[in-house]
Amino acid sequence: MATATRLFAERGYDRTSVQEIVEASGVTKGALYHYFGSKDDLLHEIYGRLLRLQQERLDTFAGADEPVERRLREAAADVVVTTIDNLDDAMIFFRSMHQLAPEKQQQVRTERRRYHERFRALVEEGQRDGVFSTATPADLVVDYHFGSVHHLVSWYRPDGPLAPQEVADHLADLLLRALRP
Amino acid sequence: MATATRLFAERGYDRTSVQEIVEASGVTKGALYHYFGSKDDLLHEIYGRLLRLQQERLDTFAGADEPVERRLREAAADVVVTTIDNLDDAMIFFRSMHQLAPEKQQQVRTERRRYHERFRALVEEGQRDGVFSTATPADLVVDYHFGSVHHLVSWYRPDGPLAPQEVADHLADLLLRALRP
Amino acid sequence: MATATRLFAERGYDRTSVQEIVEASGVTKGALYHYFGSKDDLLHEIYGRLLRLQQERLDTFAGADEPVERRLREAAADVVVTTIDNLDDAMIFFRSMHQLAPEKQQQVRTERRRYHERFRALVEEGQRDGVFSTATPADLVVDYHFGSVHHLVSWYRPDGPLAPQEVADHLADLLLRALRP
Amino acid sequence: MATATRLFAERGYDRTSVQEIVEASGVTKGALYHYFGSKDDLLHEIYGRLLRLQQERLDTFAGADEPVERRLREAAADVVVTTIDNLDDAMIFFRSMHQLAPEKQQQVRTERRRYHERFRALVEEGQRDGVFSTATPADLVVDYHFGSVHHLVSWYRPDGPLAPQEVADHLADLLLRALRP
DNA sequence: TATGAATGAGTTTTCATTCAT
DNA sequence: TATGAATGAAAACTCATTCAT
Repeated sequence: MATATRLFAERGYDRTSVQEIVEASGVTKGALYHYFGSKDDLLHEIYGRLLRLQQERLDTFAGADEPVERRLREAAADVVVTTIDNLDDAMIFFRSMHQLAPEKQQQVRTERRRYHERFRALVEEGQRDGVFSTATPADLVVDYHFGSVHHLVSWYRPDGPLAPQEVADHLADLLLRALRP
Repeated sequence: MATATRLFAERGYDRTSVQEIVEASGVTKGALYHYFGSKDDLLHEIYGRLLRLQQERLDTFAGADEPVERRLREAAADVVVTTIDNLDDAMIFFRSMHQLAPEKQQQVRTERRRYHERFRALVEEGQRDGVFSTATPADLVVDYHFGSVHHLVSWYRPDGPLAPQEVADHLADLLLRALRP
Repeated sequence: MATATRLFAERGYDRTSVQEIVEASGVTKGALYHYFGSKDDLLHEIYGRLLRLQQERLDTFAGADEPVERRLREAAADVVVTTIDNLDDAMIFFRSMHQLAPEKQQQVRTERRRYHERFRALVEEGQRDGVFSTATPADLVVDYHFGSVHHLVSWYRPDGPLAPQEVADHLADLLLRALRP
Repeated sequence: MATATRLFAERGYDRTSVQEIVEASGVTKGALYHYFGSKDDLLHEIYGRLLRLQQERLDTFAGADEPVERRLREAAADVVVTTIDNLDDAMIFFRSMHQLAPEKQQQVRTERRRYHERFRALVEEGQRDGVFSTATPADLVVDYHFGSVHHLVSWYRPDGPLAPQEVADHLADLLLRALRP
């Protein structure tokens, strides 16, 4: 899985052959197929790993006993840090999801939606409480933020000038500022 | 090109075979290769089309004789509308750019950077003039906004509740609100 | 024809496409096919050119009014010089003859045999006259010499240490020495 | 390999498609590519087989404990017999070597040179010892002889009048006679 | 006399997956 | 639990030649 992750991130899912994965990881083709039903399964596992991680963290942050602004800010920043910390997984996620078989794709989308909705609930809560502006529909606000998270894989470089937490703080800050009433 | 655009958007670049393109468009393989040197060229042409269009529009909006807030807002909204109006091109762009041959990819990236820089200059101008907050580096602001633009191809549906211009107004609004000092 | 000759010599007949020939020579495909019926025809023309040249020169040398040792020596040396002077043609001849269409190949072989026989006649004449050894059948003697001529294209380099005439003298000398009774 | 050898000899390397090889040998394309990395590899293997065989035999003959005339004569005759015995391999060698990929071609050429040099050393030894004429440079002598060996594939027919050993004796004889001081 | 777009069969190679061992 | 040889369909691309203009 580690090898597959690296290769998928480097050259893309379709551009990585099973042959290359087994060669790079020193196992045989038979062994790989003994543990994974298909190349698709490998991809699916990678998704599952990231999805579970992020869902879990979001649940923690969103359910904390703190004011909603703070909970949203922390959740918004955390997803940035987590994404950067798992940049390969994230890159594969954002670039190769549509290469998954339809039924698995549907499943991932469903889990993704749950994640989106938990996040949206936070925004709506703040809007109801009057601490966030209602100028923009909550759905759009969430897509706005996640757009910037997905975009990280296109520009963030570990050796760049900004540490993950700095980027996270800036992006969360932008979100919160945009939501000021 | 129209057929290729549609198919690339539908199933992805790697998943679309030249055979499928020629069958769907009613030309022969030989004819296609008479006009395009490679499958890659086809992709490159699609990129060129979108890049030229967006660069041109940005230049117009950014160079207008208006206050910087207004110029940024209009540019930010326009790229949203243009992206939605060319959703297939945009989807191909954001999903398949890394499948382009290295040298062509570099070329696209260079043009893309020019675009990014023109946009950033607007933000910096507003920051210098004191109309935009300097809390966030301009670069990050631009990536924040373009994140949401790229993300459009993942969620925007022409038959959804929001018209392109509405989405554009909302997203530009979020940007401008985030930049309030 | 000049371009085709160069390209065929450089990369071989099968490896040279008609497209490359027309591009390198600045004519169009239509024009080429206006003057040559097929790619094969081009090759055949190149052969004809060399065959006619060599046959003509052999006839001159073999028919001269001189002792047979001298006529053979001069003919043997001349074919070496002529081959070196037309190294591209010769290379194509020796390497690509079997890529010619069967009927044309037969025709070339027939002309080649005539050439071989004229040369053999010289050897036989000398053997009858007692100036050449009869230890080796004349046919084999001719093949021995032409082997070394064909081989020139594999090792002779115009910028090497030996001038064409020097090589020719050495090879003719070897032949004549081998034929000493 | 046997099928490929036959087909390459019959119609040339470029004229033989992988499809034809697998059909004629009753294996699948996938199986062929499981064992050979490319069509080129197949050719390279054929070369290697012949090169190893001839180098080994030359080493044996040249290193024998006999007078140099005898060692040269036997080596010269043996390469003829070996070439005739492996006429398909030899034909492919002499006709298709330049169709090999550049790096592999270089490798073959290097091994070929080693062979040439061992042979030349014999000639030089005889020249130093005064048993061979020094009229012709040893290099040229070697090329003279190998020309006739290469040429065998152009004229020798197993059903012709001369047995391999007879041809070998005649050609070795011609060489030795040419070298008489 | 010349153009160059178009053809369609052909090329080599790759690939995910299977299965006897 | 693991091997690795084998499959067969599909991939991108090439090519000599034709033909309407």
